[in-house]
Amino acid sequence: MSGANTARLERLSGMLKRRGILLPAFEIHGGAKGLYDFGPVGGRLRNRVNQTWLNHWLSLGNIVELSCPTVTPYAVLEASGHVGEFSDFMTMCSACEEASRADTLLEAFHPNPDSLTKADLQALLDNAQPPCPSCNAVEWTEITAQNLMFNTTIGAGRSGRPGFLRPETAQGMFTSFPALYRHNRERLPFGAVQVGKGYRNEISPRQGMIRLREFNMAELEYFINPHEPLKHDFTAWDGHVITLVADEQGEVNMTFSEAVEKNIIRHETVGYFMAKTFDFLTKVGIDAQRLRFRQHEADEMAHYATDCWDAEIHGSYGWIECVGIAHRGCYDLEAHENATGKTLRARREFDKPQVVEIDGWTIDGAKAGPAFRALAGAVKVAVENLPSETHFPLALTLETGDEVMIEQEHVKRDQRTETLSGEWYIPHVVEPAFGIDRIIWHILDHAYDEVGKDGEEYTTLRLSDHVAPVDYCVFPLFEKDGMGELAKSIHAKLCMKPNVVSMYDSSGSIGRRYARADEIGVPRCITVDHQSLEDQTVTVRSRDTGEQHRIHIDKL
RNA sequence: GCGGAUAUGGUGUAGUGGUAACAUAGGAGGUUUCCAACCUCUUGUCGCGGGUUCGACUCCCGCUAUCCGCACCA
Repeated sequence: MSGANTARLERLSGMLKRRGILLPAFEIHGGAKGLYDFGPVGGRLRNRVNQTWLNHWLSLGNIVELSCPTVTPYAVLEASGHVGEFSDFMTMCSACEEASRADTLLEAFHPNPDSLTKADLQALLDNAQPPCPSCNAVEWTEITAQNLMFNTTIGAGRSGRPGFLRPETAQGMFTSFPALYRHNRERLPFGAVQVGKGYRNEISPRQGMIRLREFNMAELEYFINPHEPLKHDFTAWDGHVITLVADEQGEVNMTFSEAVEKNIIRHETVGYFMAKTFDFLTKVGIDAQRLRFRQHEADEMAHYATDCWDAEIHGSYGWIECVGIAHRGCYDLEAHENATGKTLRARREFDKPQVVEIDGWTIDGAKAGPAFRALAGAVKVAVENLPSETHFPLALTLETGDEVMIEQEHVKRDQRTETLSGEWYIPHVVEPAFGIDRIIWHILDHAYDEVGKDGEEYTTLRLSDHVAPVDYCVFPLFEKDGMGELAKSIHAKLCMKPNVVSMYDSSGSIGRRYARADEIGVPRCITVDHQSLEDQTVTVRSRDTGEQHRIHIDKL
């Protein structure tokens, strides 16, 4: 980062604190790392970003909003793979007390040590004896698991169950799949969105809002039928040339249509959500010139994903990943199915019913039951797998390892025709996941405009109307002759309107008040002057142009 | 987690072993016919804990936080 950038970043951070937008949390108690307050102005900004995000997706028509708990039982996150994935196995050097990740130490000794269990890692460490990267000693302590999730206990005393604060909102939406499926009349595609808090106990949070321990996230899970790929129309975006950093081609500039045609974007629905993400980010004020999409390399991608792109935004900290758009396949639903035995599937009907001829053997329960007793179940499975030309008696080795003799009387022919009208499948999921704090940071970064005005630094926050925390400031030119009263009544009227925030300010010169309003990005200021008292008109000043026009109070 | 630097009103800074200053911001009043003007008055500060000392914002130790490297992480 250059010196000029650092200085700008410091002025920006100072302004955000001074104006009540972003502040270190719990500061009077000394603060807490990785935790931030959205202040009296920032709280409203965050809310507007969240609301804009929700509206953006709900407008698609087949998306519903969920709100799931942040406190999550151990089993849920074990099934999703977070207990394993979010654990780092650490070991400490007894000589210099430097902690290291065991899998990193063992990279030279195993093709993929990250995949090993704790016991295997320990065995490999004992065998390989890698030297400490800090001091070259070989004195490793026993491996311990360090989890990046916040632990908690659900319930008290002996009835308490282990749990975590969720590291993402997604799992609640996957575990709600049966309710979502029912709600959507059992027809795909449909989606669920959730805006909420996530928690990661980062070892070392850095860079202000970029890595937090408690963060705001917004995720969409879009459930699709893999047998019927969706067609999307990208012509609406043909006017925009997008910067794509592709896995194979490197940086290319083209429209979404072209990228999908050329199979650079490998999955059309992933491409569709990239385009919709582009719309959202530019709507809330991200500069399109400082936005790009970067494709995950094959080895960077989670093993279940078929295509994965990050939206990266350039700001004071360089290019930062702010949105991840991933095709997650059926991984999550399947994982929860496997862990619970519950069905998380959708039904699809075949175009033509499939007719299956069954010609084989099954057991005669009345004879085989008493004969094989506890083994009868395993015998049934084995017999039903036998070809129709099998002759009995027959000696069989069961899956249990037991050997049995099957007599003719134990079995009977099974000859029938089954008609299958459809099948149950596990839906695939395309997941756009938004880091709201990172996006808000870049909205502020991109909107923060400093100009020399009359030899002085003058700062304006050029926020989009969608997210500006305050819609109007109402000023009396002077607080006398009734101008103050009229301005207050206009302010009160504006505050009554739904979803409108107005501020009244009468202290300092008019120029100072405009400057204060500009600094928190108020798009329009309304000023009551002498003429207002005569003809009930006021001036409306636009933040970005400074231009004023006069309109009647009733038209506000 | 390791190493280095830092911590003074809301913000940006000065300064000292004897209880703190400047600028700016904020409040009240005055003035002013629209973009941080001016005048008067005014509010508010040494990150937390311990030690040394008659006395600590200042020196020492610990903690916490911030910034920069390294490591870690999406």
